[in-house]
Amino acid sequence: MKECKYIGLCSICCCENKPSLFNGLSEDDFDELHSERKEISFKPGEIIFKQGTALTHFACFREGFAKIYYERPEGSNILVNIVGSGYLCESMGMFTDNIHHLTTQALTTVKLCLIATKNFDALLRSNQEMAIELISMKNKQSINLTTKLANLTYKNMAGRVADVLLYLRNDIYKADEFVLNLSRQDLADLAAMSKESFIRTLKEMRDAGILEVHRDDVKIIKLRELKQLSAN
Amino acid sequence: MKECKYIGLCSICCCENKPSLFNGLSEDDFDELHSERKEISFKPGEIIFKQGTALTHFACFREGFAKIYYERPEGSNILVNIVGSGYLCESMGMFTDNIHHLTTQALTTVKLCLIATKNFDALLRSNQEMAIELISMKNKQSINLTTKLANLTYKNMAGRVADVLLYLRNDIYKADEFVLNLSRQDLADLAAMSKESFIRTLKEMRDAGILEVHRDDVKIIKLRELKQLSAN
DNA sequence: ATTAATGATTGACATATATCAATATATAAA
DNA sequence: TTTATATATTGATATATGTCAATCATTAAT
Repeated sequence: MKECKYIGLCSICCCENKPSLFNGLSEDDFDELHSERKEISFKPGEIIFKQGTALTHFACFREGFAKIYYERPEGSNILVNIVGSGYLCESMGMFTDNIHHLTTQALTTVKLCLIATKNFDALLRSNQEMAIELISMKNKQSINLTTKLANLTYKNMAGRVADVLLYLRNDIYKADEFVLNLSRQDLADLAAMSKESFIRTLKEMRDAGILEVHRDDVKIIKLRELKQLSAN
Repeated sequence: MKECKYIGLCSICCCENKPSLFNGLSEDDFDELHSERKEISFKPGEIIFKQGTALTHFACFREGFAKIYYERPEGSNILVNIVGSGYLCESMGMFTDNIHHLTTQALTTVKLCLIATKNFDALLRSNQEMAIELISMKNKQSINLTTKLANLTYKNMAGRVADVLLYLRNDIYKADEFVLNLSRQDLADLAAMSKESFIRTLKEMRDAGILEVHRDDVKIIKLRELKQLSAN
């Protein structure tokens, strides 16, 4: 890793998890943004952004994991994704209605920086590279949402549970063996099913020797078969 | 309507359905874009953009309706939305992988303008207003996708059918009585269910006096009850 | 150590929804 | 007009999934 004057301060630096959004910024612009930030720490379970409230700052994740979910009026949630270091969170409110459209809640201890949207607005207006990077980011998110929509509405339970496990393996824990920091209800919300059904399907996979599961410890044994289930 | 030199030429003019995206453009920039456009006409059933192919142009809808859907490997489709005059279509490929991630197919005769993405790129880089408008557009689409995801995964059939009818009433035909230019399969794809189930649920609503339906003619009689069904 | 509280697991059961097959209706072709 | 073709509708049936209640495991509190 190259030497960096921001080290230890914040993830919006020149280091590993710098969001690509900041790539095109001049050093002056970046320093300005950096100096305006507020570093905050959240404990597990704490709400970072609440759906329906005003969007005044966006969050830039430094450490830890959070879940992002849509709260339905009837109480059931749909868990949209799990996010960690490098993620930029604005809950789709930017340049629309300045309202958070999703709730973000800490799963582990979370450290992040808050940057006022008004600081960001000004910068965005003077910096085309950043605007284009943001459009790119938004389009990628839309592509994800669309495939999620198709998978959740058309796949059977086994396929949806397999998708959740593959998502955790590939995108979150990046290993075949991991310790969950999500409840069974969270996992069910991610697969759009009841927690009982999720547990039952998980058990079937365990019985088939595809996984080892004990409470929060998960180990994927037969990746090929898991992928097979995901593909139907 | 104010006088306009573009009248009769193309929807990306100063008239009614000018996409908000073009609001911030200078007259010179706009004329440039306008002169580079290609006006094309499609017949009902024709594919305008095919999922998986290269994104070289984006489309600006002038007249008629098209359906936009995601094609699943197994053959089932999920119909994302119906679009008409003023809609700007780039299938989420812009600034990502330059691939169409959705298929767009004409439902009626469709007239639209094609604008090369490279012309657009250059303009976007020099025009902050347009970039911000595009981000706004993208965020609105994401909000839509998220509520659709929640509704399609958690509502029962009656609720989903009611949602489809309300969508057609409010956003597409803008009237309580309309003639569909969608097949029953299309409607089912919009509600994420089988066409038989859609037909049966529709029949129940007809029997309950909420609607009058005969083939493609639909009339909403009891709007209040339809909204009630949508809310569960 | 005992109790309480929370989340996970299992079982029994009801039901919403898909599937398959048959028929009807409308549209196009001859 | 008659036939062919596509789409819509209805019916019977199977099954995937949710719901409710009971039990178990784990952690926190006293």
